[in-house]
Amino acid sequence: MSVSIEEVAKAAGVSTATVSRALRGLPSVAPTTAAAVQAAANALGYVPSPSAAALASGRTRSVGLVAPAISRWFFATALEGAEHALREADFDALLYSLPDAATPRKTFEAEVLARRVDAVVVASMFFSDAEVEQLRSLDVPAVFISVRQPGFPHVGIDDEAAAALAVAHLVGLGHTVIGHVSGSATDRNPAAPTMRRRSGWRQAMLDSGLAPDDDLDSPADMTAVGGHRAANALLDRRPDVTAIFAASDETAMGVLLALRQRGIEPGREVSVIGLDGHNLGDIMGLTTVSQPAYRQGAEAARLVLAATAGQPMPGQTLFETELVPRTSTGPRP
Amino acid sequence: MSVSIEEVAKAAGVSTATVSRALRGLPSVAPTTAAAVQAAANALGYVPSPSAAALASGRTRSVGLVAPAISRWFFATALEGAEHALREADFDALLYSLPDAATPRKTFEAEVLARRVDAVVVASMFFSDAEVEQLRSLDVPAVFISVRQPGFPHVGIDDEAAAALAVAHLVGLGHTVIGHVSGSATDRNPAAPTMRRRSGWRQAMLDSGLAPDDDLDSPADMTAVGGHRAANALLDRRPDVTAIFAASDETAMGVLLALRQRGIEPGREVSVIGLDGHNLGDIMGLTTVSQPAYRQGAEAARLVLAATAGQPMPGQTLFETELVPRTSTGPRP
DNA sequence: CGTGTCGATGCAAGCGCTTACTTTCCGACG
DNA sequence: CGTCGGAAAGTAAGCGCTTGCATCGACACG
Repeated sequence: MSVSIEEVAKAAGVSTATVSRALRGLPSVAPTTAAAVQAAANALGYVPSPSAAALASGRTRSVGLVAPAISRWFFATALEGAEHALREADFDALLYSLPDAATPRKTFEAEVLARRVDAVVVASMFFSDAEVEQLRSLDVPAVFISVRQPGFPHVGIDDEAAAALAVAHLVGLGHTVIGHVSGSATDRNPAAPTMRRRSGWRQAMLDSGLAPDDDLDSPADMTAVGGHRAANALLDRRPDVTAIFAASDETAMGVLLALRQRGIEPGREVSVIGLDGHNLGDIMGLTTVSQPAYRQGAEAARLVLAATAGQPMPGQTLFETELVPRTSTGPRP
Repeated sequence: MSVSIEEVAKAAGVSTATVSRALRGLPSVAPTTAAAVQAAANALGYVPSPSAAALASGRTRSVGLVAPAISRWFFATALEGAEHALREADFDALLYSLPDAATPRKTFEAEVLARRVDAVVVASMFFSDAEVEQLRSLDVPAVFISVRQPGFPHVGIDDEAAAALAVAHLVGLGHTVIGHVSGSATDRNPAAPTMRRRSGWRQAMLDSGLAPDDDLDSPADMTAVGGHRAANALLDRRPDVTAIFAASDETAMGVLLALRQRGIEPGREVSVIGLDGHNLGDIMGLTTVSQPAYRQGAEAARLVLAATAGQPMPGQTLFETELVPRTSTGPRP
């Protein structure tokens, strides 16, 4: 049905080997021959078979993109960046989205990626030892975005510094009782970005001579609903807070809601700052420390791509974060 | 390096043909043989090569997922649904995310999917004739989510009815001057969901004896920023509006912001209703007509899967929508 | 007891490429 | 003018499966 390399070879008057080499731009083909092959391929509408190429070469030219709940802003954006970077390099993106973390997630079966990807990009997740073992047994380059997985390269931000930036902003506004809506109580993995942000908050408080009291720290899952709940708990416990640093923008949005429901105006009576750079933050007037999610995804993809080409991967690639002041923060009343 | 079907065959004392058949659960294998093969495969840790299988069978067991800006709620959620449905059927999901609509999008090159997918799911987009032609030339089943592409099966909602539902809600609250923040002025494709929502608004207004004046219709791209801008234009033009129906939740959020910035309280002085069921709608108190994005994605995937198995696809699969009243709508002042 | 039937299995020919290894063809060099 | 060294191209052996067709028994039937 569809044209094969053989027909192109015939049309161009060369062997299939030469067609293969010419079309892939290998050096050992005379320019005139290459041009002729190209012309023949175009004329016939030739499209190489990835399966055949993969089988013959052992390389699939595709990479696995693993992420939980891709509907969450950070993951969606990072994936988009990764996908574009892959596309640019002429690689395919194989999507593997874990079931929502809400439902007890069945373990990631790295096996489904076996033999079908040349590399893997994992976005923010906690991997069990068994899962890591599986991933490793795939024997392909892998990089983790956001979460730090020992033994794997990491792309992300300096979460502690980002948290410190947020706290510094609040301190600069005169706040002294600064609450924190942190990562889920169930994910006490110190390598998790949320836990690093939490310790960043603690340290920054101490560095400013303030007290990061335990009851100022209110854990939430990283959703708006979770942030809402955590903020309510925090406000009940500590009515004296005048500022809240939420570990993500989505939780910060939940915090904003909780304040409004209590008739507290964000930015005047209580300041709120998030961390992410969520695209809806602007609309909600949410002050935040933004991180480049898209670029992190793209960079992760480029790294594994380079790794498949034999280049070594840097153990860590950090991106800068930036304070984006909006109306949800203001001077202490 | 990794074990092939041949080694399994040897270990099980059968031919590779039998191993192939046994592992795929084909009927013509004796149960005892099948069990022996399974055992041997497990013992050896055998994982079949998708490339080889694809090359030999002509079927890739993967489907292309095409969407613009996957970071937008509807697409991300629909993709997630599709991915899970595919995974369940043991198919791979090949992600193809178009560059953001903001940047002049380079045309979709269906060619990159040639020979590598058994089917395609396209989420809400406008395809040029050339692009449709390319897609068709792939010669695989394809279904469109959300947008109605002539000649292709469609999964979505009854956009006009959904819009009518929104308008009816507002009318029921006593509103008579109901504005509409509609789809982008540049996408005047009548098959686009936004355009159908727009005509749904017009018709519902007429049916209620109200006037869908042209200056009540304010076009926006489907983002929060676009909604913000469009709402401002609308409010300037028609200070008498007491209710606004936005074509998507993200635009509705922009509308909410515009109101707040003008000191107008949503739900009291001016009511706002969106359409989507965005997960942040709850947090923002946004009344909406919700649609099941996840299920639409999953259903689309199941449809093309069935189509690859030879089953005919229904031309249209519509999902129900539901009014979700929250605080952004209230009786006319 | 010969034969037809049918379920279970094996044989082997590909599927459409890549690539190690050869061959061919020239120009350069002694 | 014979040789040698490369660049350019060809040869052909796979890569690891799937599947049409052939084979082989076992069993039922006349």
